[in-house]
Amino acid sequence: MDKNHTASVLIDLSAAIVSVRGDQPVCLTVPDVSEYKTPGLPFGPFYPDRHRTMEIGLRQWVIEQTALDIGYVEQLYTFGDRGRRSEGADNKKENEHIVSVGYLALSKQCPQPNQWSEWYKHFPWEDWREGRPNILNQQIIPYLEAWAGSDELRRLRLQQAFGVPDKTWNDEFVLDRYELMYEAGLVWEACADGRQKEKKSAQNGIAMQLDHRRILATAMSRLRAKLKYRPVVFELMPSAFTLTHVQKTTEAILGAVLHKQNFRRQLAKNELVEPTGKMSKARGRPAELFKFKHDESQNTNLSGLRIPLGKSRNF
Amino acid sequence: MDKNHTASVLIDLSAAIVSVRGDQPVCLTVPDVSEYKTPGLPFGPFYPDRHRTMEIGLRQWVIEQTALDIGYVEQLYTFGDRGRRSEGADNKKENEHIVSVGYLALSKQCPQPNQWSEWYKHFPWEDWREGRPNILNQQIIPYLEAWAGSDELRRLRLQQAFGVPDKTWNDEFVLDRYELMYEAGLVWEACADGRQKEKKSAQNGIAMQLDHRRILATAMSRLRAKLKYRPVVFELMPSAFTLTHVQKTTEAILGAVLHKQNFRRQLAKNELVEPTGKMSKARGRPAELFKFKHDESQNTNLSGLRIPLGKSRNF
DNA sequence: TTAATTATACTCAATATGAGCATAATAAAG
DNA sequence: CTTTATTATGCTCATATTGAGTATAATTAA
Repeated sequence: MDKNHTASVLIDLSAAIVSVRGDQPVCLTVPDVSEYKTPGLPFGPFYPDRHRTMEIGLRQWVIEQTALDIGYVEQLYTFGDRGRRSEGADNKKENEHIVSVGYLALSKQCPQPNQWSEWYKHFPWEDWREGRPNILNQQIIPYLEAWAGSDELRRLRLQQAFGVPDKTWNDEFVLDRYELMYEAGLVWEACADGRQKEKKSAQNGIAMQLDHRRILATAMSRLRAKLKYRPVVFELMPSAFTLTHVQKTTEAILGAVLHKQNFRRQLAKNELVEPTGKMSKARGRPAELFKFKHDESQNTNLSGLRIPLGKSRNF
Repeated sequence: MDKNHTASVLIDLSAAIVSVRGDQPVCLTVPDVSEYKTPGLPFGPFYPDRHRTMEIGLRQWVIEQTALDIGYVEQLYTFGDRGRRSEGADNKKENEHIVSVGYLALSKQCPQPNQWSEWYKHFPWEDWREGRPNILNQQIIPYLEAWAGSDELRRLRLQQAFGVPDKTWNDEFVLDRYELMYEAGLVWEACADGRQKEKKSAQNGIAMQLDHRRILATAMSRLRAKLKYRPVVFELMPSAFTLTHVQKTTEAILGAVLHKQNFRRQLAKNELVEPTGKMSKARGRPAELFKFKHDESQNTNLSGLRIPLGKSRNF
């Protein structure tokens, strides 16, 4: 083992607390204090002698600070290069290294609207519900093509992540796409970290503090993936809901529209919901209200819900 | 934010370095030094001022200490309650809290056989290739049933994890099963942590140091799951191999036998391998030697390989 | 009464999956 | 040299799942 090296670090527990408001996925943010107006994810320190596990520590400060009822919590990733600000400005003591453990949490409600920030304002290229986002062809892809040049590896990564020119778009590769844009200097955070001085990154979504947009991208990737094999949507639903409501919530997270009848068929086959007997009241024909056939245990090891993504959707 | 609490911790990077020897998955272990003869996973400290990311730090000490060529590396989970030894004996200073970040690494070779420990010696209930392991009905299930008693939640978790009595066994729930056995005091580590004094846990697989068996269980869960949607098997294969070899390796990890023809059909459909032109020489009819159609990039975002698990396998 | 809107039932072709049989190519045994 | 054991590989076939519709029902707003 080595000596003469500081191995002592501080641990931040950062949380992407996600909810869905209307047809927009949102996440809780804390207002900015620095000169830039970048919002950040809420986070708190981990006190190992106070909380037995990190998840307990996380739940603690979330309850204290936000008074939110978060049911589902999942550890995402632990970043050792928080903010990647090796060269950048610092507001902490020189030798205090910070490791950030990112968490994904799901909340059914999102009160205080101004504290919640819409996903797709930070990632406008990820919302395909109205078709392929213009920002891709108009901004991102051309820059990335230029950045890749004739570098084979870069071109391949570009194709994998963004599906250009022939491959198809994969909604789960949110993190891959963000990382690629970071490396290419297409997001503001890369400028802040001193990697890129130009401002061609200004338009590509609202930036966040430190590595928070990376954590949010990780959360989006994980949630989109998980949705397809575990019934986590219901962590975002009220106690009674229509099937269309479930679908809209799913579509919001996936950033894609789904085939209505097939979506319902999946719900029915997996026996994830049961009728409440009541009906909703809205414009057209009233819809039946359902509730989640919950598994009594926290253990969400249920069969999950296969998303009928379809072959020729608007990708 | 709070004060009067130590927030400074040391970070250990622990690695489950997995390979397959013959038909047995193995993982690299370090010999025991303490009074018990429990092996442990290799680990090294993380020096944040020396390594920009934790993965770089991990690769560093793995190369230094083991001289192994590990291609694939994936972060598993970060444990704040390492060893869960709040009450237990300690070989570190009192106030030095340790957080362990678990990694999964895959290696094509496994030299020095005595340093590699077979998975299923630590988890004998996870290998279903010869049918349902006897240890389940003879030891584990009866104890767990007794432990659950009439507690509804416990019974449900038992059913989820172990599929008793009517649900089916899910090979990915390795961690869930281990955690349940830990809670029930059925593994030695629970005794060591002071949760359970009896020794009814002696038979249930070889124990490991601290939380290492938990990390290994996490690694198994993740690898078994990943195998089904990403072509990671090939990280464990030599440059040329027969299709049967791929299948045997897959079966070793999954702890289940697969339908040969359907397995090949998947490989063919996903275009994961291409022929080398050469043939293998063994007992029966010679098999064609294939190589992995690698994607040039490290980015293993390929379609992956759907495992034909079958409906009525020997579960 | 009509149009717009939303919900839900049902169909159907294409594809994927689980399970198996049939045949081919080799080494070892007799 | 023939047989047998052994492994590889080609092919079939019923069933299940999926993608993509059409048809119809029950409401509100005009």
